[in-house]
Amino acid sequence: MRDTLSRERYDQFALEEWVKRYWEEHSIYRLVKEKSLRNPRKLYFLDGPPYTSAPTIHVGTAWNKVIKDTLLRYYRMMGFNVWDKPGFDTHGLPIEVKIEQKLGVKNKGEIVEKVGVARFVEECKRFAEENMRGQTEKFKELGVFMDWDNPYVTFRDEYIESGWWLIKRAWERGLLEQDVYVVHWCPRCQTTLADYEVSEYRVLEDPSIYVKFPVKGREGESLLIWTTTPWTLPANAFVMAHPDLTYVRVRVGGEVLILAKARLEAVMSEAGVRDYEVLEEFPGRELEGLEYRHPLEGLVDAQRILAPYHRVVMAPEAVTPHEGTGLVHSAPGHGDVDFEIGKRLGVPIISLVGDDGRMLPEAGRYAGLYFRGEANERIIEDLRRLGALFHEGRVKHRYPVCWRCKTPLLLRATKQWVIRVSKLRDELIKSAESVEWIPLWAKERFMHLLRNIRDWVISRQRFWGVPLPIWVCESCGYKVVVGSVEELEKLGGKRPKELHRPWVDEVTLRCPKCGGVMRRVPDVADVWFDSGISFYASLGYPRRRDLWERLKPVDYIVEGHDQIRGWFFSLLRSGVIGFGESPYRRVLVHGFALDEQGREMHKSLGNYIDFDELISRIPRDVVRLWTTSNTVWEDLRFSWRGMEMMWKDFTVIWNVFSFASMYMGLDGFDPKKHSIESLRGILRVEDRWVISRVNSFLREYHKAMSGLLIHEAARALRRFILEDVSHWYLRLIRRRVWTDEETPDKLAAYTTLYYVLRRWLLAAAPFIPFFTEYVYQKLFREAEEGPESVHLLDMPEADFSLIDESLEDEMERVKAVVEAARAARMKAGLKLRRPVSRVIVVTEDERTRKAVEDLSDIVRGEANAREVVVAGREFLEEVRVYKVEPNYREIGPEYKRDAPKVYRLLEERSEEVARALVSKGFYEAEYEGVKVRLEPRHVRLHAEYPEWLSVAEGEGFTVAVDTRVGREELLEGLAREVVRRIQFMRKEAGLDVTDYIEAWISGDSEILEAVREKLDYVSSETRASTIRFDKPPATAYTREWEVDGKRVLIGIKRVGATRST
RNA sequence: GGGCCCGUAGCUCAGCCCGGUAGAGCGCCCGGCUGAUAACCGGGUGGUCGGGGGUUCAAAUCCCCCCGGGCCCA
Repeated sequence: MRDTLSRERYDQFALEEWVKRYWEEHSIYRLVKEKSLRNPRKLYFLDGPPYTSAPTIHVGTAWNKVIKDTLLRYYRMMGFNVWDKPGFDTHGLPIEVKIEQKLGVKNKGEIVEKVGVARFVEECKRFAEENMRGQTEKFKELGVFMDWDNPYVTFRDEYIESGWWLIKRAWERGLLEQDVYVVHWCPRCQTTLADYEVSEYRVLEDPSIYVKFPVKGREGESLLIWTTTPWTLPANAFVMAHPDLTYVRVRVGGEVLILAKARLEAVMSEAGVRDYEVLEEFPGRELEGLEYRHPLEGLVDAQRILAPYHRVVMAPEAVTPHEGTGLVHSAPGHGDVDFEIGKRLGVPIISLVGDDGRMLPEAGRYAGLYFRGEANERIIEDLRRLGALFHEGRVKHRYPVCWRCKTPLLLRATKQWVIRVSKLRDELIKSAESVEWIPLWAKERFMHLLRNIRDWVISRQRFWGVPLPIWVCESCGYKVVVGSVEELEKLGGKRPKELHRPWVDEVTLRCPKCGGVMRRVPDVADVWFDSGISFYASLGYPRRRDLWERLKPVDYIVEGHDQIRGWFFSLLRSGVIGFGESPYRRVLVHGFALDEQGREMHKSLGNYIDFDELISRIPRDVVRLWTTSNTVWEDLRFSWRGMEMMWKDFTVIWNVFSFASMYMGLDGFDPKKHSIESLRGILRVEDRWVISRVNSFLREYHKAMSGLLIHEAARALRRFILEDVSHWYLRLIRRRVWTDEETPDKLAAYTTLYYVLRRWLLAAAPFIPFFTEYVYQKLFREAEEGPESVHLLDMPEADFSLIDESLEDEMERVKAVVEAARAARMKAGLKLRRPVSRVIVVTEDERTRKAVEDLSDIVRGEANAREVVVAGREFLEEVRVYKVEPNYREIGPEYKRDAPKVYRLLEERSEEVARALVSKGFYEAEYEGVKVRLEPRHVRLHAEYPEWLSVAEGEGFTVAVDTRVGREELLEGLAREVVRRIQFMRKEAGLDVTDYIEAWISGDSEILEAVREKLDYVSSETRASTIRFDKPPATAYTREWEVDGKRVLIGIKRVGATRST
């Protein structure tokens, strides 16, 4: 091997640029893809398509794709034929709105009249396409290896056609119907809004009125209802009550009111009524069926139809004891719960508000009035006049407004196309049961949604979406749902320029029933429809069936927890409608990317992290490893500092490879000639240990990855390379690789290191593809004549036969012992450079004893001790001395003026007292005429060790360091001091590690003696071919030093290198 | 208003499922090392485990309520 890394200044940014260019120039993605295609085992991954409303991506989207990419890379290296087609979600109202803004139009009418639908749709498409390109660039920046040349795009004709197929399936299964539905409506934009679009609320002031509905057949008795939407009163059909709440009949003045007991006090106080009398308490269920008369009956035409339904019904889901009167006025045409219940009861669903927010003619006296304001005022006025108003107030509350024009919305019954998924409830639940969720709680959340599933309103009165393939006969009303373009042509339609509006609207069919003209309904599909069909539509099904048949089901999907209600749900819904089963097998749910304060990241909040800024400040691999280290299902708190710290880790990881590069390069190590098998006999214990560790690391890594727990794998990667390799193994082998000779021992270290680093590098490749590629190219590829990219290699499996659990356990124990030994040295002020004669490990634990004995070389080396011995507890008992200190709070009050004598006693007989307290539990004596009896409470007892012993505690053991310095230790220490200084000078003089030197040394005699005595050691450490005990010549690089107060003059001079480079 | 998730050292988080002396990394302070050195090693500092109640011999961990943040719904 050649040293390709150690002379290079590590620059992760430059490295990534280099790799990016390398990938492009050598078409690495294509090679990776081709290799994957040859693999026998399929893996169908389905990309959740990001919405193309912007040309850049959110940090959360970046995290999402990094998780996906990491898993895809892993599975490719594991030998799967991986399906990695990315997708883009391109239809829908958010894009329409952007285009409206761009074109300066305000509503649907203007789109049709001023712009024209054709141009509008073209603009939407161009916009989506541009954003798609922009987002693709960002994903590529992150190193995401997906099939970017062949994404699936929801606006393409083939995709739309696949969508038609499902709508036809729903029709064939009797699930697709047109029905009256209550939807959110913007009266200014004159369109329905999807549930997910109802996201903006304003605090608005509204009337808060209490209205009396007279009970039929009970003179002077009324139900008391409360509402903040008087405009819905003309459409009132019934009143809802809670069967388990307690209600009361109350006398107020000359009349009787019925309301919930829990609300009585609040309502009366709001109305300013002090005198009232509770006549009776009874459960709400007794109200069931009670009929009433609507106060506006005579004024509203529609009430003629509704009057027969005026009675109290039980609706626990709609009634709360925290608000109102416990009796809720219900207008099924203007409320969703009202609607559901109304339908159940067979009540006609009547909405009295038109597209423009004005009351319809059927609202009689109120016809033409705007629902909020005008209508409200007139209705309140009439109620007051009719004596039906119990109290009138105002209320400020959150009210939904249109997210585009901020106009208050209303709920309104309209005719919509729905898919009756509620009929599929049991089938959905059953299909979802078999899906594996990570984490598990997401499944519970999902099942909860399924149990409460409601029908799906798919129609939208918009332009940019999948047109509903429903044609209706103008003459006889016969309906045809078209499943494909081919079918369209068979029915006499002409293939339109494209399947979007307005072109598809021009296609007319001949009615097979009456021969009349059939026209398409003008609606498009809810945008959730699009992504929900991606599992088969992205494969071209049903025009081509083989792909889906071969790949199904989707092996796993990965999205944020907002998609539990979103994409995960819409996929399942489409899967069950179309195929009767869940389209996916496993779901990995990740968290949300939040800002540094844990708040949502939003442009409007000013805490939005721009993707380009992120990538320019933090290298991609760092972003990747940092994000993937976050517990995947938990929210990710963005942190510049966190990433900078992760970045520092990269420096250390680089240093590890740089270290390997330097020494293996120096010695021209050839990994092809050696293997850990061939060197089995000469591996040292630390080699066997790190080989075991890399394999147990891999076992952990694979377990995590196969369970999609990528954060566990990411953390294990970091821990292993930093803690086991960098902090420990490299320390242990340093001396072994410094030597010049081609020793088998050095070879064993290189072979081991190569084996370990290579395994780690491959495991890290899915996470940090740039770094690993670079290191592979520079350090590994040539040496092992490997393929064009690290990403073309196979992922190593854990080799269980090389895992030695007990050795790993012993090493852990030894690490702790070494740590304690160092702490003990520190306490004694002993530099690590100074050798000590003896380290005594005191333990009763058999495994610790065995560990220290088995690995005594390591303990000796790391603690810098000439000898390491294990001893039992008795060792400490022998040398330990107990001392006591007076506890003044106890002795003072007890002995009062004699107390000072006791203190003196304790000082003089400290050990004697301590021994007595330890053995007998008390001490008795007469001292200076005072009878003293001491118990443990009187003193603080502590152990002391002789000065020559420094002690530190570990878990289950104690380490004692013999700090007495003998002649041998002294000389060795001095020799080391000299070595250190010569090394320092070598560096100052700019010498290469391989250079040999001549050295001169003169000065203090003790130092000279030490060097003389340890001549071999000093000369080999410093690569000095000769050492002269003389003043250095003028040509030498010379410096004067002080070592422990002794002066020496050292000179060095380069004589040449021998080790190959 | 409902469902689910999160709240542990100055920071980022592990530990919680399955109760038994509160942990890691980073930071900060002190010391060491100097042939990976924009590294490395040792010591120290630092916690009402969001708050309150309950179960238990024992609660960060199990149960209930509340507070703060997040997602989804109403």
